[in-house]
Amino acid sequence: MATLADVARRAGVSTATVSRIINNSPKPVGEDLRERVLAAVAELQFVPNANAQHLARAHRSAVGVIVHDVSDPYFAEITRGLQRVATEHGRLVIICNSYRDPERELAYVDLLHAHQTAAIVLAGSGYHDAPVTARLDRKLRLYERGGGRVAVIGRHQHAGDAVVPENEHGGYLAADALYRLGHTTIGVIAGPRHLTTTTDRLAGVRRAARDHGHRLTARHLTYADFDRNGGLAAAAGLLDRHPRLTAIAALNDSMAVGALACLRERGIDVPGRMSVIGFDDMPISVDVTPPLSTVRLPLVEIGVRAMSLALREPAGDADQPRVEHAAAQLVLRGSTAPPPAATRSHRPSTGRIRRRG
Amino acid sequence: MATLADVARRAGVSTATVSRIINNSPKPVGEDLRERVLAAVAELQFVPNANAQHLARAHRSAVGVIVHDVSDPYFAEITRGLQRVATEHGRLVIICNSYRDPERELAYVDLLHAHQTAAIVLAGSGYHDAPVTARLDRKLRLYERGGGRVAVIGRHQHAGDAVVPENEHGGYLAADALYRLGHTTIGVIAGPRHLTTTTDRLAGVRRAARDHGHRLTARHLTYADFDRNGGLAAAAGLLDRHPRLTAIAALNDSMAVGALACLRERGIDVPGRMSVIGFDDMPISVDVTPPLSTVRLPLVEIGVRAMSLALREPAGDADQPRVEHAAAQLVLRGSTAPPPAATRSHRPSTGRIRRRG
DNA sequence: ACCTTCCAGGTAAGCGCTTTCCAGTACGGT
DNA sequence: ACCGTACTGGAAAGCGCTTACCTGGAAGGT
Repeated sequence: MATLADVARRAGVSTATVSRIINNSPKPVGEDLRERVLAAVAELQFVPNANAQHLARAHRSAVGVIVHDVSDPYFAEITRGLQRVATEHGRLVIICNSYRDPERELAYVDLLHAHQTAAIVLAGSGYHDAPVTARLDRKLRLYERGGGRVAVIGRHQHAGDAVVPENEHGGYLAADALYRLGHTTIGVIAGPRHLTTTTDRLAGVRRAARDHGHRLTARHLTYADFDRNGGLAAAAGLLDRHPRLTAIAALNDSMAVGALACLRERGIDVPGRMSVIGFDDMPISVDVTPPLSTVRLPLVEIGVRAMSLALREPAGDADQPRVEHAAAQLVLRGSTAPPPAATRSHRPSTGRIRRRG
Repeated sequence: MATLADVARRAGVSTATVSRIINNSPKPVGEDLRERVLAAVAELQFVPNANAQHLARAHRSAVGVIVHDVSDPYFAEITRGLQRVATEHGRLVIICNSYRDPERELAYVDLLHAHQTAAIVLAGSGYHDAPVTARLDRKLRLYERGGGRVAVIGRHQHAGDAVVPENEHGGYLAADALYRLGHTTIGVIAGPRHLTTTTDRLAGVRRAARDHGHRLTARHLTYADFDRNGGLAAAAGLLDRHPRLTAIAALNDSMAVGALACLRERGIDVPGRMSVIGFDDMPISVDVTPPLSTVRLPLVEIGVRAMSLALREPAGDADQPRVEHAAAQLVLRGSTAPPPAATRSHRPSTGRIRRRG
């Protein structure tokens, strides 16, 4: 591997000159030398050692992103937004998958810290686990004190700037839509119990139930893995325990797709006999049958905003992190309808989209 | 930011000792010192500077991955496989999205080279662009000469080990299945013209046509973006130009899903009036309606094998890169059937999966 | 003709770590 | 009591780059 010194020797100049030319520093360099050096760089196919560069200069360039799993459409979309902004700023993005393992998440924060990344974006639900949360928070603060920038997505409990999706409100919108259609008992497929996203969204569902004079009992609630197969299994369980259900709310679209698959297997018509509503509005939701009613989260935009926060100068008041909210929006498509024998006939507001100020 | 030296000072030892303890080097260190150092590390919340570490020691740790777009399910699956193996080896993965821009791809190779990654995995179609290909190849070779390992996915034309999906054969399988069902003129939605994946798969389709005594004319062929909306637009064009079409082969599943959407919009029954077959078997394919017939590529496995190659010692004979093939496999689901007025009645082999040795 | 100013280019001191080599001590053998 | 050995810990030389500071000489002023 050719080094700076090799290039310098070959061009018959000092390493300082080569460095200046390569980084086209403001310091002027004669045209003849510049040419000689550039020629030497080309001949030797010199590629500067980024580790050495980072060590020598103060400023950081790459940014780290920790998500649960990039191959999950939810994070894929967010990541797309993150990437876009990072690329605009000429930043390399390092993506880390925690696979929802808090320990791995902690390890990755250390890793990104160690790699002197300019910022860490932490996306994905927090955990109901006080010790872990505290440890994570401590690491994040330490990283910030060392000059790193932190932006979190959907985690109120941490240091750093945040963009938080309206999970509670979204949960409300989903359940409210179902009740308004005339459903009286709805089954809920929740995500893993220890995730804050689950409880946030669930809280909204509960509030809607109360508002409509209902109560969400344990029998109508199942916790499942936040993916398609989790939703499929959960729907099966719900149906077995409660054959008269007329609507299912899944707390994300992947699970809703699983529920749809279960219903299809059993020959239960959607939305004729059973309504299904999801959450997130991932891209594929329009292409399943029937197209999935859901609560849209502006996933790409969330990514864009989080990365923008992370790359912008920290707020003057460092102890007052910036918090931005991402609006949840009801999107009614084909998977929801009034219940089969709806006595109360509320006019279904099909296709209408309500936005919350 | 605390440094090694800070820790050493605080513990009253030399930096060498701290370094040994932190990396638990084979060199024995007294228990009392070890405790003092560990205490100092904790108090100072010391996080070693990874750049300095990499500079000081020879060996490389992270591996780089260049894909077109992680949020595309095709790459998401491959990436999942790559990640799994990398994680098993304790390697950090740096994911880079080229968004199918050759220049960006070149830039990323330099970047990963500069960052001294242990290996580069290049996934995704090559380009029909000789100068770009040559430049890329040169960079890759240079990187290899510097001790880096290279593994490519689906690019025969490059240095380094490779795992190549049977694109040509897969194209054959898809078209062959359609012809066997009795279709005589099939429309083909291809990906972008300048991608080798497109031409490879298309070659298979053409071969199947020939074998069945047909010819693929330009009228039945459309080039489109390799995504859902590309497929949707392409299907619309095909249908307009050729209303009597009874089957469409899309060269990836995303486009097939788009075609399905187009057909649904127009009220054309699938598979009653029109068969659709995709390519890749991405996870969502079972959940669209009707479930998509397709050609399966073992995406996760491809990722696993590519990363395994990249992490394994180079072959003894360095100039003879290892090449592994990934078998394409026909998967018939609900989106294919005989044409409406099939005169030649070949028994459809619904649900059957044929594997190629 | 001399001194100042300015500029291109070089010298060398790090950046934070690893690791080789060396020093000092304690021990055992004779 | 002396020497050899073993073993723990430290000193210091880099790893490949950046950059503050310095130098020599040309240009300009009086």
